[in-house]
Amino acid sequence: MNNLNEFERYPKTGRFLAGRARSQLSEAERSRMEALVAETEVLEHGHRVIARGQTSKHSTMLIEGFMLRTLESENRRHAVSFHVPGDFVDLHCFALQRLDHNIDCVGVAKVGYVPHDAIVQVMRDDPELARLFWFSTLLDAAMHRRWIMKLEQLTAPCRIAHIFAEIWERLEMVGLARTDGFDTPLTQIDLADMCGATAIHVNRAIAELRKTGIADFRRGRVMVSDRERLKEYGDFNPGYLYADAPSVVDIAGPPA
Amino acid sequence: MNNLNEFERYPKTGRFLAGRARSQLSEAERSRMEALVAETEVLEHGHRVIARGQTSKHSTMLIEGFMLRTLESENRRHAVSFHVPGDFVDLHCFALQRLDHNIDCVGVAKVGYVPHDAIVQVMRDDPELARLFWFSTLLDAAMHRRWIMKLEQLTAPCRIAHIFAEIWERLEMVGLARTDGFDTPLTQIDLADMCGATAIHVNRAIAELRKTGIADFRRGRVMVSDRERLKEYGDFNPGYLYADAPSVVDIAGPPA
DNA sequence: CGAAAATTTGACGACTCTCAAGTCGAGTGG
DNA sequence: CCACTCGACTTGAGAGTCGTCAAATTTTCG
Repeated sequence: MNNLNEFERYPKTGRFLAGRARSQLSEAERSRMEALVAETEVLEHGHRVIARGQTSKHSTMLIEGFMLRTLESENRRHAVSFHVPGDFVDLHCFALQRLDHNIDCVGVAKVGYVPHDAIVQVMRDDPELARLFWFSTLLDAAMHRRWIMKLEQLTAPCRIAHIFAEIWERLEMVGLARTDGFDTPLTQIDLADMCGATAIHVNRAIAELRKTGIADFRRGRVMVSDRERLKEYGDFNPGYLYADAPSVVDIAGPPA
Repeated sequence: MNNLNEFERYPKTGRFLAGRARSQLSEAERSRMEALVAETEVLEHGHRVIARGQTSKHSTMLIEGFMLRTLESENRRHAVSFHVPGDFVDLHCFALQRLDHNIDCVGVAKVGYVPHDAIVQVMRDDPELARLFWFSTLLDAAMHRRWIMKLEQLTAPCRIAHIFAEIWERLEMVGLARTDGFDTPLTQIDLADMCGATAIHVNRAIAELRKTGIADFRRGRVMVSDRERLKEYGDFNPGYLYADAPSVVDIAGPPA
């Protein structure tokens, strides 16, 4: 899986489903996919790609950067999931028409837009590609489910470890991780929104991870010396990410 | 919207997306949908419709009864969502191939099976119906998102109120609610699995709802005297259920 | 009627929130 | 180059929610 090459050949969509069902796409389909992106744009930090209740005539491919899917309650922002390059972040807007949540940039992001008319065409004449589009929207649901479970099961430090492990895994699938960790534009406040805790408590949780040597988080740079230990601490089992090559853990049984 | 009539004409699929996008289906599509169900079956309480990691050649329409979508951790069962009649409970299995979670009956359930081959045919020659299938799987994701938010935002009594309000709303959409509440096969233990609390704490939360007169739950029967008060207490805004007729609240703005 | 499951109650401790300060780091203007 | 400012990060104390352990009571059903 040479991500670099793939991303050179398909600079706008080369990371779409990389490490997952992308291997099922023929070269013709990859080209077609790349051609779907009508135009690209660079968005600034904090830009709201789509707001709750809004309809849209196109969907957005995240090419570079980081985004959060958010809901707002009276006094707080809740991040229900995050997105990395290669994610078709609001493809579900095509089927849902209006969205029940917002999608916000964290840091600068580069995106490409795919007109919904073009997706209709794909549904008409390439059921296989259409099925993969469908698949990609269901990955979000699987991540939501896992997160519901982790919210109920884990304390704050373990939740953070789980989030770190997931970001790392997903960045790795699209060729954007380091061997000793990864970089994100996330602040501790963003992490608080992601794990349903206050920023103060998240700060203490991060301090705990630092103290125990499980992970170090400073200004968006996550450093991990023992990846297995991080995974174990966060009870992270990647099966729900539907990667192509199941890890050893998964081969033993169904995805955990 | 005469659910009764619809359910007489389409006894197996008449509740599919009732109150939501069902209105977009032509009579021909409703007939076709009904014909997709190859065979029906009655399942006993506790039956596992599909287990984590399993693949399947068909998907399951819930015709009568109640189901939970569950994940299991070391010592606990987590119910990440529930299903009422008319839900195509494991349609996403078609696009995902293997599932990341289980689907379990609560009480006796009647189901119908739709072969995946038949769904492939629908994708080929009825993109509109296919799009509604896609839509129906995304409703689950929207409910997951809302639940993540509520887990982070609400205390146990409020979570229970939210769950009650959602079950009531969804049963109503398929014509199965009473005017003063609804009936379910759920136990307090199931509710605990659904709201991420222990059965003991759920019991105290229910006692609280009973004491304040917001809701009374006894042996699966939920009685509510003031529905608006229940909704307010559980901070329930139904926009995320994508009902056809937005409530007054929703008209003012995007779905809450 | 008896057994199993579901529900209820009480005491204590752990996790997390709120309120209140205080420190550190990057970018700006003098 | 330095003072300033704003946001992000850090620390401490007290209160509330919820989990655990232990046990009693009620309901269901064979």
